[in-house]
Amino acid sequence: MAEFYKSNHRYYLSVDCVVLGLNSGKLSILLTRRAFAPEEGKWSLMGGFVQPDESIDQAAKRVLTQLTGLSNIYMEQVGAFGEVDRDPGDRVISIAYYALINFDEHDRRKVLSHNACWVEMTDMPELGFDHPAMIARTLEKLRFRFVNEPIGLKLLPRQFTLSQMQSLYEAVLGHPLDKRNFRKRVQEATCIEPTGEIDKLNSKRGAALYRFNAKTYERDKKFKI
Amino acid sequence: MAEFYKSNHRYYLSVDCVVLGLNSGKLSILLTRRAFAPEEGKWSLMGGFVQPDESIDQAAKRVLTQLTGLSNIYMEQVGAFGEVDRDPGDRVISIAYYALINFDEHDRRKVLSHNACWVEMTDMPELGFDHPAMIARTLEKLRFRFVNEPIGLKLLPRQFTLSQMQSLYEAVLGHPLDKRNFRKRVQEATCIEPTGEIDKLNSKRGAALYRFNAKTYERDKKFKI
DNA sequence: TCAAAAGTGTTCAGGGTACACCCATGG
DNA sequence: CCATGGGTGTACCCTGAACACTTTTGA
Repeated sequence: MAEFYKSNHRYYLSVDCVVLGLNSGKLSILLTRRAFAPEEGKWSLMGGFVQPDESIDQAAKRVLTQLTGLSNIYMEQVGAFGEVDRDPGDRVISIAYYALINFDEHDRRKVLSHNACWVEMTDMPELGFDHPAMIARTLEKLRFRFVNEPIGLKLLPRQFTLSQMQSLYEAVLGHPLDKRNFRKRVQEATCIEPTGEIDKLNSKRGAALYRFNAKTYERDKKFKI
Repeated sequence: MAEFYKSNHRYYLSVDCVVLGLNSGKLSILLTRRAFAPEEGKWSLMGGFVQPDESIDQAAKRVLTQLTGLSNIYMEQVGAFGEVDRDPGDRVISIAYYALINFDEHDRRKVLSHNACWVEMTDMPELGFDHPAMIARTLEKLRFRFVNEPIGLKLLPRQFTLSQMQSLYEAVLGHPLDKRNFRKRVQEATCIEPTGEIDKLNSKRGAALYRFNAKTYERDKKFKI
């Protein structure tokens, strides 16, 4: 069946992951310094080759689970990158994904053992391949989704203060937000509810802690920052 | 160099194109009835295999040029589709693109010779593979872009009436628009200018013809429907 | 007592939406 | 003369943006 397929070329196929997390309140990305050619010594995104028994989505999830120890990671496809010479080693087509990681819950030893480390987004080193374009397209998508869907909360701890949330939004959107307007929007988003607890670590006065209620979100679908 | 790549599998790689055009004022899609397995007899999108010397974008453009005789087609990547069993013939990863065609200028004989035909979007037959998902994602993207960028004009003739334009927007957005509000927005979009000519074919009174001015758009970047 | 972050309402302008009638002409 | 599509302006509402001071408490 499908004998004529055999007359066509086949290609290496990889996934590259733009892995984002909040490290000490700073939006950070998981990068690795390549230990071998091509692009040896340069920083790059975390990637892996697609295996025959897995879909491309599954390949991305596998890479992320191996790297962080987490399952159920929020991921979205960014797009396919297929310039002829994008990989100087050989022709490889890569599908980019972004992932939003709960930093507190991930396995730091796994990250280290993969030769990866967290780098603040504001302090990005030079990257190899077409990885800068993958990151740029990720941020475009994120900016849109962040204001329309509560996916930003995937980056925050289970309980978070509104200041933490606001500074995350400012980091992703790339500009400062008005505090009162921000809080007004959050109040209107019924899925973000106070836990009753107070965080005393980051301020003298203490700040109310909030959590995301997925059930309420499913019911109301109300979220707009 | 990159010897370790060789331990990995390689995959067939195709592009599938969601080709849209306005056939007699109706938003239509270019489909082909498959003459061979897999999915023989079913309708499907126009596609082709990626060649070793071309990027995935170039592959999509090549397929479209062969099919329509047009170069400089407006295309955008929709995304990669890579379920293991998405193609019952063999494992094929496909990158979907959409294309907006100026119906009047395309080569109908080429289309016919590729066994393709234009089908109204409101009258979509059952499609094979994961092509329905490709079309659905195309429409999501289109709805967003149509209101923020003047890409809808790629589908219209060089000169068009505001009624033609409005009915195109209604077809893509999936709901009726208010005529006065629509025309107000068009007037604010300086890049859409009257030609001074009158179309007498579609109405007794005659309707003013407009054209898109790319230079004005580059200057003002003003377009919001 | 003061530094540092938390918390809180109102006003205003502009954009979006709703809405109904006259016009020109071919048949 | 009438059916058909072309063309036009206004009122209201609501959302988004700007803006400053008080509270709490640890050091």
